[in-house]
Amino acid sequence: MALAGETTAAAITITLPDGAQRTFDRPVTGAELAADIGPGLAKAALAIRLEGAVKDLAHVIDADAEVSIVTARDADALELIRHDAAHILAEAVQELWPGTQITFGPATEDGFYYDFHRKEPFSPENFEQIEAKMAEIVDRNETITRHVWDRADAVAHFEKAGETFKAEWVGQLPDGEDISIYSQGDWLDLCVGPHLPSTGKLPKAFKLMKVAGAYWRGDPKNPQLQRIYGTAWRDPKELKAYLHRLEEAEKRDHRRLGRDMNLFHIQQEAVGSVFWHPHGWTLYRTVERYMRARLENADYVEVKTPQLIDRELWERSGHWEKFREHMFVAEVDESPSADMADHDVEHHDGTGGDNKKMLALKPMNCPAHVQIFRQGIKSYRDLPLRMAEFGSCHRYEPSGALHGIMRVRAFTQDDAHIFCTEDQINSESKIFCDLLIQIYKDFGFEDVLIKFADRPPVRAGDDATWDRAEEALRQAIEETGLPYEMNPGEGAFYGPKLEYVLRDAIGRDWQCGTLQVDFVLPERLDAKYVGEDGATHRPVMLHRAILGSFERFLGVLIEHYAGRLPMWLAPVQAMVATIVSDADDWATQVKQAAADAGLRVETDLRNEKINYKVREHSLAKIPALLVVGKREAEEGTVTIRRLGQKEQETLPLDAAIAALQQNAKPPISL
RNA sequence: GCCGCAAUAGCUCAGCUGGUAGAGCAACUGAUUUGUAAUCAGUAGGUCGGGGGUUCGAGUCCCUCUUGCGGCACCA
Repeated sequence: MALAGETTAAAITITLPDGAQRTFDRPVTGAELAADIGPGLAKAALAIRLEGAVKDLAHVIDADAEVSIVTARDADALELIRHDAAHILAEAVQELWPGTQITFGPATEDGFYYDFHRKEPFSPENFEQIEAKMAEIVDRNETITRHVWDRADAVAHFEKAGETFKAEWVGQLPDGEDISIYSQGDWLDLCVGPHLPSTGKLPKAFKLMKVAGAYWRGDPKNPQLQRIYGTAWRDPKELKAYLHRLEEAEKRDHRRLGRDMNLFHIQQEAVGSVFWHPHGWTLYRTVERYMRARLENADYVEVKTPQLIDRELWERSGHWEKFREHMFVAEVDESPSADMADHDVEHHDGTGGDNKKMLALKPMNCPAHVQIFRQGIKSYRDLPLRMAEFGSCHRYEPSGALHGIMRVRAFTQDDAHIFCTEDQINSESKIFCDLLIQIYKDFGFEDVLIKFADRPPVRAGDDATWDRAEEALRQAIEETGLPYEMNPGEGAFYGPKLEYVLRDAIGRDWQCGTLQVDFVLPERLDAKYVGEDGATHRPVMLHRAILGSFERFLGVLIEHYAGRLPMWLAPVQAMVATIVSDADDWATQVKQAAADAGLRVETDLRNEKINYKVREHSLAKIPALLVVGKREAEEGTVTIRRLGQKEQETLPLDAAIAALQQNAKPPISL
């Protein structure tokens, strides 16, 4: 190995992150480079980053390059650690249960998983045993080595080993791609890497979390595998912190808060539908009032359309064909029944029997809105027509999809359809984006992920129309200056769409808002208007929602704030709590005055200590506690204690109410 | 829908290898009139999710249905 500064004919120069350069007279591995820099680094080295890409420590650097050494402190280290943890999990499982097939096991955001195929189910009770075996493999410190195999050899190897999934996978790798095999001790797996140099480098800061089913290659038609999830960190302290974070996240779960705050419940006689309690419904109505105010401001008209609509309309709209399995249907027999016939003779039409009618609960509002649009003759002067509805929809969701109030079978969309000309798509989209961002901001969501979903492989409409629609939408989103990413091929079959995604407190992404361009439905349901030229034209429909559904959005909102809603949204904005019963009268007057001022306020006159009341109302997340004791009653004051703050402020009643009104002011007058 | 796990008092949970249910909080009653995150005492409350089976005996073991939870798939 050459010293820095020395040059030879075949020298390679490696530039380190600090700009320092090292020159070698022959290709070197990452490990050799680390050793050359220093023995401490050689020991800590886990991998290298070569021109930005993470590679094994054993990777040979054979040309001038920028290289850095990845150690545990590095951001990239976590992914390496987790990917190795997945492999070590797989080795442990195969050692414990020979005959189990390995398939696939990547690192994830907070950990890793590995999918196995085995007849007998794994259960969480096995975790301790598996973790012990994993620790054993770490202690063995097996060297991890990358090999490149011939494809046929690899297929033969995996078939011989009974690894049919692996064999299938290798067989389907694209031609020309290296068949990269990693071995650790006697165990090996097909994997692109990179990996740690040996199993002993895996910190003992991993934990298996859960076992779940997963389909091979994500397709329900394929066999189901058993997925074991785990988490892995740099050290036990990080692991502990992560587990603590999970506990904290659980505390803001909207299902738990919904019960604790007495907002709603769901019970088994109405699976997927919400029973809103008084406080929850107050929150709901506040959001609804706010939305109504925003829509009125934005020149929307509001409508209300039927829940039950004849199958015939759904057939015309195409929903019966595309959406049938998600629809609740009701069959009614309109012919008089035997015991009714006597009382109902006038309806007896004598046709004898088959008067069955099939109705469906609407899963969407759009066909109904077209019906309103079609009443009377529309002119180009009527466009754009923005038709909004807080539309109650029912969809038969698969049982496994249900989740609190975030994913239900009966929900209300803040739906609207903008009937416009093709030329208006751009401006309407832009206006909509602005409105949506404003509304999200009002609710405290600053970061919104926008996805542009363009034409799917199977679609309606010709390419020229798609070109125009996508271009109009793209221009609109670009003019807003908002960042967005592409979601290729994920558009609706009738048009491209923008998806607006919020991230909740537990890190889950929820798609709430949407904007979809639709050329198909106006055609199918024969919506038309008279243009400037006197001829009949088809309007374009923009389907759009901002909250998505009230149910889901309220769930997101509750989790986002961990129940501590901004005062304008809080179901109970203030609680008047007495210290002594002598203050009851004054407390009642305080409550009345606050209520007269438009505040949502309740009293707590119970014979309990103030400590008890403070605790209880704090846990109930009530933003303001108005404490009145003997002193306040005598002076005509109240003492305000705000949620989460120990400091108190005693004010004359008028001043206190004015202050609360200020805090409770909604973003737009409701 | 699929895989796994679970269901015991209003809530949170205990109940070991089968021997006819227990705690804390909440509720109710009484005492206490209290100054910023749980005052004290007492009382009541459960055909152990539904159905079936094994057993002398089932909360506990088996089957089945329902619902919930975590994933997968689906998705506002």
